[in-house]
Amino acid sequence: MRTSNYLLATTRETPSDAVVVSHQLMLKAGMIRKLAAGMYTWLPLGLRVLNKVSQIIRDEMDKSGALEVSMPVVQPAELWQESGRWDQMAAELQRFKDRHDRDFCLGPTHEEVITDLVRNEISSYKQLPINFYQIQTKFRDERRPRFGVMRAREFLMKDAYSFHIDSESLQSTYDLMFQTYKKIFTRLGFDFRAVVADSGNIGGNSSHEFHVLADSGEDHIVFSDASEYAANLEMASAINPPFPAPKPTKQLQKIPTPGAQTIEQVANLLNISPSQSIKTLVVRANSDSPHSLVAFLLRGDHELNEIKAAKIAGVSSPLEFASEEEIIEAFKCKPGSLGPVSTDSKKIRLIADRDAAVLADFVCGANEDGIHLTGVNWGRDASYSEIADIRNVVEGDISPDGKGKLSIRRGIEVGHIFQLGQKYSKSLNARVLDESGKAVVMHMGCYGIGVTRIIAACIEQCHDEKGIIWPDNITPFQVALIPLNAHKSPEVMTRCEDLYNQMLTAGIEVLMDDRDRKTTPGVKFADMELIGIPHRIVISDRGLAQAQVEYKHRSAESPKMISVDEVVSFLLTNGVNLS
RNA sequence: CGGGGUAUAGCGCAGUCUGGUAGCGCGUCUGCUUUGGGAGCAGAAUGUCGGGAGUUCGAAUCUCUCUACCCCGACCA
Repeated sequence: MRTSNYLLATTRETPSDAVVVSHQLMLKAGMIRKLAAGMYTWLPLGLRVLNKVSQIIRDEMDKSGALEVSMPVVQPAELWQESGRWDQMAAELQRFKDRHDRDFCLGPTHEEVITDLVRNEISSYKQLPINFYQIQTKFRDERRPRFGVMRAREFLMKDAYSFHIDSESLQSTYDLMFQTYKKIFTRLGFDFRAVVADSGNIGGNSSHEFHVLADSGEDHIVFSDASEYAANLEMASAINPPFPAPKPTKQLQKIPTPGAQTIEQVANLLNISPSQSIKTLVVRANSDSPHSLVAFLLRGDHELNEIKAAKIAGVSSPLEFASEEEIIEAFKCKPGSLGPVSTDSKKIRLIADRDAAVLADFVCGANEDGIHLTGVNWGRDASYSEIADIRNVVEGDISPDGKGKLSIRRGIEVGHIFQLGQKYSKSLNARVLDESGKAVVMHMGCYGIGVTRIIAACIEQCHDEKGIIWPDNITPFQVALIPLNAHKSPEVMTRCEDLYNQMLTAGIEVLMDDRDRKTTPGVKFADMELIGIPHRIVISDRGLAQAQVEYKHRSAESPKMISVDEVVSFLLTNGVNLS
């Protein structure tokens, strides 16, 4: 490709609405342009990368035996009503009507459509297992799109759905997909981790997420420093501390704490560590629970894990915090002075975190405005009805497998695999005949990869102050070919055209900067560095005098000279991939 | 959904307080010069000042309203 025939839409200034580096560089390099919040046009340069990433994924999926299909973006409401998700899903599901006033939605995912297809096409256990995938546009009306294509509303996703006669077969395809994902992310050059995950509102049992490690990631992932344990923070269990609580040494005391509402304020006022206090967080119970409210008791320095909490039977799910009015009605005081002492246990269910349950001589609210209690002890002064693991783990906690300590890092979720079990096949009645001729409900797995997000994640991992540094596998072009002073030197131009043709013949993707004489060398270098082309060849009179050209890798400190005759063979032995 | 902010040329911004001819840098176009790190000189084009309504002799500027976009929060005891 010649720059004179291409759209090199680089900008010098950083667009003001981009805050993360991948978003900034994708805009500056001319890969994408925003159309509306969370919706982007892919320019030629960006699309080349997108297509390469897609091709790697397609290649590995094909190797795994999965079959590619393509399902509609627009989906009829009936299917979603049948699965129950038309009502379950919130505003993320973009709904609309056609001219006949029939309800439709834009597909945020395709479980319903694929299950509908399979229940019509597959009728015998002999056709199983089978795994279908597509690489296709999804639309989710995110509450807050941000970071460019990292969290967009319209995005490209690879989604796969497998169907099985039983859970053993599902497990085996799940394992195969796990390995396939590892291959894909390795080929993409990622520093990634597979972690145990929550299956969220997709539903189902076992689930793993694949995260690219990056400080700009929105997720927190937890590892052990001494074992294979890795989990999403949402899922990481806190280990059971030694039980029971130490013996009381202090007497219960009432202390006025006017104006002190938060744990931090109370701890400062009383000159104690927040870890010596208990905070009380009040949420709604679900409608069929005998209680109206549930109070969670946590050590002052710990955070409630909403995913764990919402999984407890009888608790609202997703978690709904109680309003101030509800709290005042139940506790007879405002939030800020709540505690587990003389609480109405008929109305309020008290659930203590494991670590809160082993505190002694602690501080908590007195259920009177502006008053806290010190020297509080379980049994003697206060009580809970049950103990559960409801907190987020923190850096330095013992790993749940007992091996090593946990550390927490940020990750970008680029893949997620689930064992759905029979959730959708049951609601959509997808059955096959088994060996005995009996109709049985199929088991399902689903496997997603955020294709557009992968590109942002890659840039987060591979860039410097000058721009992007593409890995050879997904770079839009392999080689940048830059002639210097070409308008004055017929020799440079001839050699350059010759090398350009040699590279094309060899199957190397080359971008030759043949922009006119007004474009100075600095501009050409800066553009090629910004868009991140990994290999650069510069042709000048200076080098040609020795029958040499200059080669520099994008991430190398300094260039080196190579013979004009050996350019193509040099490139092919130094990482350049053939298209 | 709650809070905050922004909207002026392709991009980045000033001008708004205190109403009076629409500005700057980069980019774009033309000509000449220049060519190993975002060139120099000379000239040129480009605006519904986000939309609507109002106040005023006069509105980018003041008032009301709508919209779009961005950021923060959604852990509060």
